[in-house]
Amino acid sequence: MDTGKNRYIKAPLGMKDLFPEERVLWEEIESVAREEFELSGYYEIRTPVFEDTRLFVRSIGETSDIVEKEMYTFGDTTDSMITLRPENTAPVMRAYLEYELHKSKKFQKFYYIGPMFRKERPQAGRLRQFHQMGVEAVGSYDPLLDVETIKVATRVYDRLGLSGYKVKVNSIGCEKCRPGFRDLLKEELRRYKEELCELCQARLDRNVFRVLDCKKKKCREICNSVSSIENHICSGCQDHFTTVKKTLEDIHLEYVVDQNLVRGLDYYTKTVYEITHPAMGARDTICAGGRYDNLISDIGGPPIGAVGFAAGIEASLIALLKTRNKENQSGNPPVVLDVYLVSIGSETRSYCFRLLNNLRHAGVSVDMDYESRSPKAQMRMANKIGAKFAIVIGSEEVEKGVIKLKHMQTGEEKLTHDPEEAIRIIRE
RNA sequence: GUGGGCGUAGCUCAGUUGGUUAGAGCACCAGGUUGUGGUCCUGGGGGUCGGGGGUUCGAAUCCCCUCGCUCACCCCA
Repeated sequence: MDTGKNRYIKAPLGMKDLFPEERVLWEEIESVAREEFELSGYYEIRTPVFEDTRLFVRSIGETSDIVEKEMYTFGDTTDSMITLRPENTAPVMRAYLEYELHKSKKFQKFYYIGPMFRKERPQAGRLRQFHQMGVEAVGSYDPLLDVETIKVATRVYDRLGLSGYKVKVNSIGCEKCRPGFRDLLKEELRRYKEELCELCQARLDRNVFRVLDCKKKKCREICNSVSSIENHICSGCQDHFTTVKKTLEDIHLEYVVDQNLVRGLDYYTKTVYEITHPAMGARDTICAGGRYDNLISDIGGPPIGAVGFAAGIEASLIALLKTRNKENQSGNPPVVLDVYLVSIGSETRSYCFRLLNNLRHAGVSVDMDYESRSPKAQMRMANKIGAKFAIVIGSEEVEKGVIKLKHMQTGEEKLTHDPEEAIRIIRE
């Protein structure tokens, strides 16, 4: 283990630390998201980071890459296996069913923010521990909800000041019409089998729909010449999709229909959507979601419709940073202390520590030196951390019982005997 | 799992026909007022040149292996 850049233990591959400076933007994103989610009537649910492995196998699909090779699965003390959640839709539905909400409060709107885990090779905006924020509207088939969730996502981005994102929507049909289209697509694409890339030839059998979003030019051309799903979904799905599109237009939400938009997770039905941003790397999705009317029954519940999305926080952050740099904006300033307490001479330190705690008790944010540094060094620190005031206490001040306040920006110094007065000055 | 690129100070990086004690900027620390910051000046600490092996009189530099990071593929937020 001593072969790395240094000999210290490092964070596991694809896991990142978040230091105070970076946390500022994270908190902005999270708080804006919370506000917008709650503004639309979604309530936070916190589920465990571990779930019974079977939950993901049944919901995401046994043959999906996520289940086959990307899950962190462990045995625990019982004979069941548990898995670090690779996504949070299934856990939320699990909780919904576990408490039998479909019997008491069938229609529910949830949101969540938290870490997810997938054991894949990390790359731009994609980590092994990553974070998602998302909403789930459970218990209704209403297409208005499909639109509402999209709108919630764009509201979050708009309020964060993110520009340049693009909303793509599509309908992938339901359990009635999708199998028929799948067979048709397979049949049509087979005719071009030799011309498809090696990967797509494999996808032909594994998951035909994936051929539709292949990046290779040749494959794209072939896909464009093949029957489009729009004309092959059932009338119910057609109606649903038409309402979705019309409603998007009603509320002036800009979008494009992308016939080649498919989703990787098995549980999606009807509406699927994606928000992309060019600041990302090769994978430009920052938010993705759709309707999943079969998921709840897949995991053993009654047939209940639901729709939702998950937005990648790291991905959104990258997009946001790019946007803001362009506009020459910096993030919010870090935490700023009201006061840095400069103590001169070791004999004043206990006096200063009492003063420090009195100030904190009064709600003044304050810190002091714990390294026995010189007054000059302490002043430098006061300046570096951007404290509004320095309070300078030496033996002279202790003897006279005064507090010496220095305003860091003006350099003006004030003396007072009255601690209340000092607090007033600081609060001005 | 596969492929490309890259590993020199805490950070960003110079350092290629292989040649003395490996550099800069920033950051950090100290001094320039034995009790006062920001600018400025001076000085300082800090590097097994990712690690191991090989070639050579001599390797940060060339070769092999290895580890790590990164981007991309698969897949996905």
